[in-house]
Amino acid sequence: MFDFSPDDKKKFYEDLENLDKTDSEREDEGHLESIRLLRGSPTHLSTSRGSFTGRRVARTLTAFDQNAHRAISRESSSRHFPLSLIRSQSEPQPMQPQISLSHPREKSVSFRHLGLKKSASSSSLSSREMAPASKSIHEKGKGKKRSRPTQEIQLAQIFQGLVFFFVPNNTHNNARRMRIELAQKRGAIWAKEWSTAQITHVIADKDVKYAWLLSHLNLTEIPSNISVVSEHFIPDSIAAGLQDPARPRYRIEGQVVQPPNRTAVELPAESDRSLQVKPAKKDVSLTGPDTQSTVVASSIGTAVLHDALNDSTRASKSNRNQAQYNDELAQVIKETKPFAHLPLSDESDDAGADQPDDLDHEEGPPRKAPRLDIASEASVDKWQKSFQCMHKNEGNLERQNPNAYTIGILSEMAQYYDNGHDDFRLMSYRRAVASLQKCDTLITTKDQALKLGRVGPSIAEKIEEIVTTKGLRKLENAKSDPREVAIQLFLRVYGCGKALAEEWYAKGYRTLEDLEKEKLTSNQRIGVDHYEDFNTRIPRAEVEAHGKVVMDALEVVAPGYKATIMGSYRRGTKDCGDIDMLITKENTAVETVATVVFEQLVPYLTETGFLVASLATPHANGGTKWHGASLLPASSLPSGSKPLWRRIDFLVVPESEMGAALLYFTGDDIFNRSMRLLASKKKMRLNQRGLYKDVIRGPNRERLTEGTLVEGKSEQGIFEALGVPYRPPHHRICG
DNA sequence: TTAGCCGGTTA
DNA sequence: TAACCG
DNA sequence: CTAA
Ligand SMILES: O=c1ccn([C@H]2C[C@H](O)[C@@H](COP(=O)(O)OP(=O)(O)OP(=O)(O)O)O2)c(=O)[nH]1
Ligand SMILES: [Mg+2]
Repeated sequence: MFDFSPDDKKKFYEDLENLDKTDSEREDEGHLESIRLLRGSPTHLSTSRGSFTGRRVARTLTAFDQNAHRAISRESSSRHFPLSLIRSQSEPQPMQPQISLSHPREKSVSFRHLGLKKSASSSSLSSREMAPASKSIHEKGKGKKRSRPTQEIQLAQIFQGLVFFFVPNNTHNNARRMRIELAQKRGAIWAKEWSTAQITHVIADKDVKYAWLLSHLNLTEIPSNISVVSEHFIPDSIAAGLQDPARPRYRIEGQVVQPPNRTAVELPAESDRSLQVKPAKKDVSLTGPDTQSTVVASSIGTAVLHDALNDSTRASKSNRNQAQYNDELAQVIKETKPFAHLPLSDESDDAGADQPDDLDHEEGPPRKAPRLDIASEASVDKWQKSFQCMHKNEGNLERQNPNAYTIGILSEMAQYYDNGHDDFRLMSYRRAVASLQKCDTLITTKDQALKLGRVGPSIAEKIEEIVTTKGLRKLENAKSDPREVAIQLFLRVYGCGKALAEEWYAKGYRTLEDLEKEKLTSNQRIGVDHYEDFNTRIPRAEVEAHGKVVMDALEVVAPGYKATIMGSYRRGTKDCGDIDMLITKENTAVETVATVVFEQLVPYLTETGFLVASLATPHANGGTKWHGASLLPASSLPSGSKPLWRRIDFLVVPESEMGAALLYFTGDDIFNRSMRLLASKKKMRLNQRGLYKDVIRGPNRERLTEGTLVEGKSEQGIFEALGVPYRPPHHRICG
């Protein structure tokens, strides 16, 4: 009765084996010398408060400036589908949608071991080993640290061969994350990108409306071979066997009821064209009108065939199952989140938060025409004001800020959104903190906070909570959530981002030592080995010392070359995350400067013992940057103290691009993004090399033409050309 | 309801 | 190409 | 999370 492909079967047994092993047994190779993470000398991990900067905010989406984008014109007809899921037909397609029966299985399934994560968007099912799902997740107060692995693998693979797409398709919400993980554990594949060809089910959150879903997916219609179901589908199926997607219970709001016999093959003409071939998705046409009826297994394993439109017979029973399941899920959630209220990312928690979540839709309604001729100063002024870069962002660096405590807490809070959760929120927190920083009166109430600007209802409330209760519940929750703690830990290893951190967590890793079981990339290796060093901020004076070493070396190796310390140092912060150096020489081509720097300076400093690791070396034609690590000579320090490994970056710049490079390399990142967005609103483009005009952009603000250079040499010139009053470096602290 | 910088390197 | 970094 |  089971329909396993050979691959699946093989994997199943591999998983079985893995699950029985203990961690130590599983260790692939006898990584002999266990790397000592804690060095002899006591270094402190100073998560410096005042000048908080998170890890770099994640790329795609980030919050900041207001939208002047209403002004930008757009193609409303744009239709983009991520192609990443498209695969060649030759690859095995593990799909047997309609027929899978649930295994007969234990009544009481353990939900404890979540965390297996199939790499869904990667094409092959069998690709990755599954981790030992042997760690219990949260054992708040309960004695059992480790559950018995063997009994936990008896999960019926009821979703085997099914490909789920969730809406929203992320794990920001704990309940949804739970559903996704549960589904995966039972054989489902989580499609991270939309793919008409592969996805079998769309699982929508209960509050998602059908119309919103369509626009979210950029579809006019859901292909008939894909079932749209509400979130209940997952728990129900787990509790009572694979459910019929057509049940009214799984209908989402605003969904039209499909007639029982529809022609199966119609695919959305438009959307699929770009996706060319697809492995003719399990002949939907062959299954005919019965496509939507499905075999449903009762909880004792007896299969019953139900007519799609007639599920009344089963109603009461599945309700019971449903209830039972809900209990189980509720329990999981409770175990996972000891403080179920105020979870780190709960959609219902925060004001107007993320129903639509992130996710780049294409466009909604067609935009109004641009109307921004740069000439019309008056009108320009208005919308421009909303950009951060238009304002003085003085740090209030010196004197003690009355809001220091609040700032500290909020900054800490922001850390937890760093990469892991919402990049939007992270940016908002940073901006709010910056607002507080330049405020010199103590903020105690919501209303005061709201007046600051860049502080909205949500953070305002938190500020009030902080000053009145001296704490922030949400932060305490995060801190006491082992998942958050572990993810945060991993995110701080250089070379580990959100994806890997979650993968590691899912594999049961909780400490840096656990990572020794993993094959790390060379950069990650360094990141782990020098975890503490890299996460320790660098006092200004030490930054200068590193800078001096480089400058002195240049004197020797390449006289006439000039090095300048950039980044947070140039902004005047009292400590820095790394050392950023710009290297240039007058009247000299970049290629020349680059050659000298990368083939002479770097090797020289490496021999000296100053440069101790290289993390990224120029690769592209005209590569201009080098990332690595440096170490001050012990002789230069007070005796007894050991130098720390520091992150150091070189950027090679020709004279003609000095202005843009200064601008870029001075930051901060939020300021830069603000400037760049402003540029794009003016049909221009700003990068580390210059400001360009007449840039043509496509649908997603995607750049279609390079544009022509306006200014690159003078930093001030760029401000002028953009119509932004010049801001000295210390006024560019926006986050 | 919507959008949120831009580019280079690694594997 | 996706993930990561600045 | 924020501002438009
Ligand atoms: O996403 C980013 C990251 C960095 N930068 C620029 C601005 C930043 O100032 C400079 C150097 O980056 P770094 O990560 O060193 O930031 P920093 O401002 O120097 O702060 P830190 O003290 O953490 O080094 O690169 C951006 O434009 N966008
Ligand atoms: Mg820096």
